[in-house]
Amino acid sequence: MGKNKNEGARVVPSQVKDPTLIDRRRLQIVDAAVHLFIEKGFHRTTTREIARAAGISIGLLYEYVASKEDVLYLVCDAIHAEMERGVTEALRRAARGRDKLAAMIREYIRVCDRMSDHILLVYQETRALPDHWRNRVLENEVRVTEIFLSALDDLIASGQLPRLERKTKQLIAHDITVFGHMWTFRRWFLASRYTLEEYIRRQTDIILGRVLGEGRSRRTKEKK
Amino acid sequence: MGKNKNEGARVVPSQVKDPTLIDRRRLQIVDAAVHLFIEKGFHRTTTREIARAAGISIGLLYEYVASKEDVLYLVCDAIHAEMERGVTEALRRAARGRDKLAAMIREYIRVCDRMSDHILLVYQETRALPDHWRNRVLENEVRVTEIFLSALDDLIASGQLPRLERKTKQLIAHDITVFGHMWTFRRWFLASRYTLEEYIRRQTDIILGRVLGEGRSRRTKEKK
DNA sequence: ATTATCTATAGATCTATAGATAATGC
DNA sequence: ATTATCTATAGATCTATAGATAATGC
Repeated sequence: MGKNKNEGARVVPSQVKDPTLIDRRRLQIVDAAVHLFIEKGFHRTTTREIARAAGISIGLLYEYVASKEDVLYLVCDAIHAEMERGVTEALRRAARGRDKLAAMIREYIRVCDRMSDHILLVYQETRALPDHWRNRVLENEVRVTEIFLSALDDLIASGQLPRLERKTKQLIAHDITVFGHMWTFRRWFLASRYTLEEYIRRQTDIILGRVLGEGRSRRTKEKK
Repeated sequence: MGKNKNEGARVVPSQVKDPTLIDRRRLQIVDAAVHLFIEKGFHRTTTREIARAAGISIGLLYEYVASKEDVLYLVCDAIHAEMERGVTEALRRAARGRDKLAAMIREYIRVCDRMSDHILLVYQETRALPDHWRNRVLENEVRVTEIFLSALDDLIASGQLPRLERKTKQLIAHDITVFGHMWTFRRWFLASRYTLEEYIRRQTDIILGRVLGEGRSRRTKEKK
């Protein structure tokens, strides 16, 4: 989590001067906080618990952040950095092979599956952030969707997808993003009824218009 | 909110005997709490604020609920009752006219639009509930989806939709549900770029396989 | 001499209840 | 006599900081 330099590191002020130290300590803090937040939620986790789990004193914690909300922001930021890395990598994997769009969706949803708890955390606790930070988090959220948008553009440019209105592409990109999240926030229902691969295949069929679309592919022919 | 008798009313214990009184007071409590929770979130709302906004003393509040979490459960329950009513009514409206599936989706998403803040609240605060109540809330959540599932079955029975595998129908029902929710939790992005009707039309096209499906309908022919 | 770290705690809340009072119905 | 309601507060936390101490680098 948060191995790469991310926005948060730069914008959250610290009393400590040494940047290397800031990175190292904040990594400890974020790692500790992520687990606690996932387990108990932001509000039920105390700053003392975070400090203890991070292996530092409560006093020191406040040299690296100015408030508990700072910790939450750092956590959200680290999660997004990891998501962005995961998705970028996933799309690279998907780039070889044909039926690229399907491969992209598959790799992406697999990333969501791995990061289930983290995605859920962002959904549930973003609202606890002060305005200016919530906005930053939402910007990061869009960035993932934009990765899909430009991937769609590539596919269209290379003739693998038909030309589409910009707004259509944009909405498809959001739908794909949300289908990944949905696997996490409806997990309690879906996971006991669909395997991950089955979920991926079926949702892909829907995006590709193979389910109710007039021209149905063989691959998804329905049994009665 | 919560005008109808709902589950919560029956399962949350109260010190007060008179059932009519319980209903009336809890209505006050829920109405007050809904607004506070939407505005400040569950954890940042105090029981005193709830009591004050409901026009009763803090002591009396605790005659009608045993804990702050009880209030949250009552709130979630009332929201679901309202959703269920809204959706059932919406589907009735959609039943006349043809292209029923599209009409259903439209009416449903319009309900979501009206109940935006409430839907968001359930998403964000469900986790604060104790286990047995979170489970109840999730059961209610499924109930909305099941309404779509049986509506889909009706359409298939009357030949307005092709026969579909059960799992396909189930997933479509969930997707429709989530597309409604998505309009609320991605509002910060979507609402400034799509009108409600535009969003509805485009998502309907995706569900119906009119966008990337091989047989594209005239209605959604794309401009370059 | 400066920077990083820790201990101890001030000060502010907040939930939930005990015990007193008012309203109701027989 | 019972039920509903209110006032006052016990008891438990929790965030954030002040002030003391240890480590570091010139």
